[in-house]
Amino acid sequence: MTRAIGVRAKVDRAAVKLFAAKGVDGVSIADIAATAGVSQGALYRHYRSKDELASQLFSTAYLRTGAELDAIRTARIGFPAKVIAMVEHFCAIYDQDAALFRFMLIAQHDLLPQLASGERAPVAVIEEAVAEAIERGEIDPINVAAGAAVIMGVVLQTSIFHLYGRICGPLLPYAPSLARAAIAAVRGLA
Amino acid sequence: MTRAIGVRAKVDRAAVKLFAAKGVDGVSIADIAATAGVSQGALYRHYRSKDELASQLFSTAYLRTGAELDAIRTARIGFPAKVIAMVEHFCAIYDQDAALFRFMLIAQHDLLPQLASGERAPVAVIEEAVAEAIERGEIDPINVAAGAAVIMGVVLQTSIFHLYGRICGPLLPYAPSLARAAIAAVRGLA
DNA sequence: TGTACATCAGTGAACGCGCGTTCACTGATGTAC
DNA sequence: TGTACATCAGTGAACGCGCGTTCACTGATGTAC
Repeated sequence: MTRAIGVRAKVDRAAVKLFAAKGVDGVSIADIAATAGVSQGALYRHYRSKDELASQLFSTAYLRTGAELDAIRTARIGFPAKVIAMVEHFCAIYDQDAALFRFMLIAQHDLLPQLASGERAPVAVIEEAVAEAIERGEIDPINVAAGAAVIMGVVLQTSIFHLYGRICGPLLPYAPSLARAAIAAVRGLA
Repeated sequence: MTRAIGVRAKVDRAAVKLFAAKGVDGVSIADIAATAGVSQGALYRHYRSKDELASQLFSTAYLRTGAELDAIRTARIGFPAKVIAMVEHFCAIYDQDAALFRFMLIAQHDLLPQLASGERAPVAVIEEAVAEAIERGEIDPINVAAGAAVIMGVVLQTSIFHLYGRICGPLLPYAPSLARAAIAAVRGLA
């Protein structure tokens, strides 16, 4: 069993790396197996299909991120503090594994729709934070979805620019600046 | 020749529609030909390959958008006026052809890299507008790329939310609010 | 006007390659007695 | 401890389907004389 875990981890790592670089459809099972250093057949001991591999990798990372953001949302007090901590966390996980982020980014339009729309989604968490801030009078009443969109937009587009080399170095140092921009954007919406 | 133009237009329209719905790799030449109401072979009278079809559709739309934004940049005076007009224009083209937008959005990570990085790219235009605003003292000095990122992020993420049904109705009415949010975000970066 | 010919967009059947998936097999590990 | 057996992760060759692309052909249109 110990060996099996090793293989699965190797497959997962190879798949994320390749999916991030070439897109899910641009990568073959043969590619993944070769990169992971296992046979093609071995892959089917862990996943029923290539589709299942991709969507499982995606949903695991996506929902974990949502849960982490939700923990921040409940732990921090006040809208600005929540946003600052969330942005920081986001930059930190980006710096830690840019390939995983890129995979989530380019695969989202294929894989998000087939995900059961639960409460753990990052989008839902951020919308909730905005709704709370409105309730408590921390920000003027706005469309909750629009508020979440501008916050996510500020952070995600910056990450995309980083992936394309338009912005360099680790992202974490940008976090305070991005958080200010995100909060200002939400307030500017009203 | 008149007939040929008709076929090409039908192929282009079918391809954009299908690519937007299922992604470039999720659509076969047979799908496109059937939707356009022509034979598969006819497609190769207009494009050398499926790849060329996709990248030509993409770069045409992408560079046209860049040129339109550049026209706005030179025509308007003052940073806020430029941003307002650009955001408005963006919302207008989105409302006009959401499928084309969605295609550009999901295909960008595949097709942007192979595009010769010219001055007509929307990103370059917005960066130039930010750089000008800094020169003229309209906004505090910031990283130009970061400034462009937050502006684009505010608008693009809102569009994405609209594609997923989180935001409804035409986007144009949101333009003034989005423009305020984008300007506030850029100022908040400093 | 009529005839012969050239051109070329469009057709649709066929090809062949690459891919995801399957499956008979191997060999290491665990268990029963 | 030793033997017989079961289990199962991993192998690698093979399969067959779907896809992008090709190509001989059709028929409409334009041109020369």
